[in-house]
Amino acid sequence: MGRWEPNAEGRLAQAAMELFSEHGYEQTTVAEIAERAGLTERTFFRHYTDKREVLFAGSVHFRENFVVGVEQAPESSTALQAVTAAAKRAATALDERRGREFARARRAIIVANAELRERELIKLADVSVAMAQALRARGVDEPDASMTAELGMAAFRVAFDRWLAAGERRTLPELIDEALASVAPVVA
Amino acid sequence: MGRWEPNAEGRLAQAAMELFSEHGYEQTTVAEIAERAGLTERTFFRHYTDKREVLFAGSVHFRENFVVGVEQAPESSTALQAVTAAAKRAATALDERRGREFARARRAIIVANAELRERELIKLADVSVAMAQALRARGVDEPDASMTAELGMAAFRVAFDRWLAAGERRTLPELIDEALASVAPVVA
DNA sequence: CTCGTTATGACAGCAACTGACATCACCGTA
DNA sequence: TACGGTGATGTCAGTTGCTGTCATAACGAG
Repeated sequence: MGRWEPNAEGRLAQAAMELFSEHGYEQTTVAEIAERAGLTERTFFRHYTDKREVLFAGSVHFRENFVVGVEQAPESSTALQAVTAAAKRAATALDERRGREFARARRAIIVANAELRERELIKLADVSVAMAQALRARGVDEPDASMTAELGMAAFRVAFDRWLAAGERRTLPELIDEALASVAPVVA
Repeated sequence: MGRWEPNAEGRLAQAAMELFSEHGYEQTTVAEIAERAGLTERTFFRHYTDKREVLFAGSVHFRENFVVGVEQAPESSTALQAVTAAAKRAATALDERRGREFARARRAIIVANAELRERELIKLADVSVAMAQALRARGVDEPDASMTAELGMAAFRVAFDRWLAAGERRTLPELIDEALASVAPVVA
């Protein structure tokens, strides 16, 4: 079938996760990742634009879940209901795809490094921008669209952090509800 | 007075702003910035931890305005009122310190480059974390503290973008009010 | 004037990233 | 079956951000 060993991208991503977990992000060199994957440094940069990106391979899929979630919300839904449904859709997909333990391992790598935290923030900001656009397509005006999207992403961030905390048993959608529920009395 | 030419940091920051505006961020080399400031590349990295940081010199002062704003809000204020007051305090300080035109020039540099956008996002996230802590010190529980802080920062971001849009005449505090006002009906 | 402190310079070096070109494995086709 | 095309990979040289180390210059205190 394959000409060379198949799934070069996946091998690189797995090698990176392993090495980052073992020795930390900064202590791991791109050449080492490529070597473990049986490839060269140059080939790494053909699959990932930079060293950080190897940890964010699923971000496009992640964002699309939010966008589709907003788009597919019933016509009668309010903006916040649509964003909430979108966040839960993405949350469920995240859990089903790799699970809580994988998310925890990946999270440990990211929070330990400022560059990676920056990359994660811009990915989430991209999601917010995309959701705001989807809301405007539903007829929501600015600044409501942006504020609602930001509110949804904030809830997702807060819920996600709690979801990965030690001993937390609740599901991610439940925690999203909790985060959003705490906003109503605050604003009132 | 000064041993060498005074205010090396300020000279570096100004040289950087000029060069970034003239040729763009990526096309400008740290050696070029240092040369224009009459210093060497090595000295640049003694004053700024990396090339990006030269555009974020005032970020500590910026964050402290938010924190102090929350801390000094009247005892009777709600969490959201405290955060709103903090955002307006920071907004006013920002305007008085360098003005809208400077903010526009700096913004143009940042939005043109992904690395700089990432840096800006983590600075704002730091502010949110600091505000959440200030709120907890006021007795606000989680996840309310984090959500309220995030809400305030979202309002600031949205308002800030509008503030710098061409032809916008309203003040930044006014735009913050507008952004926050748009949330209440959404949540209700 | 001397000594200690502090900011800077000079230099070597690593690692991230890029461009240019060669090479290799496969596939379709004559 | 030989041939040529195509896409993924390898090789190599080069730039730049960033760091460690040591030397040097400017100032203040005594």
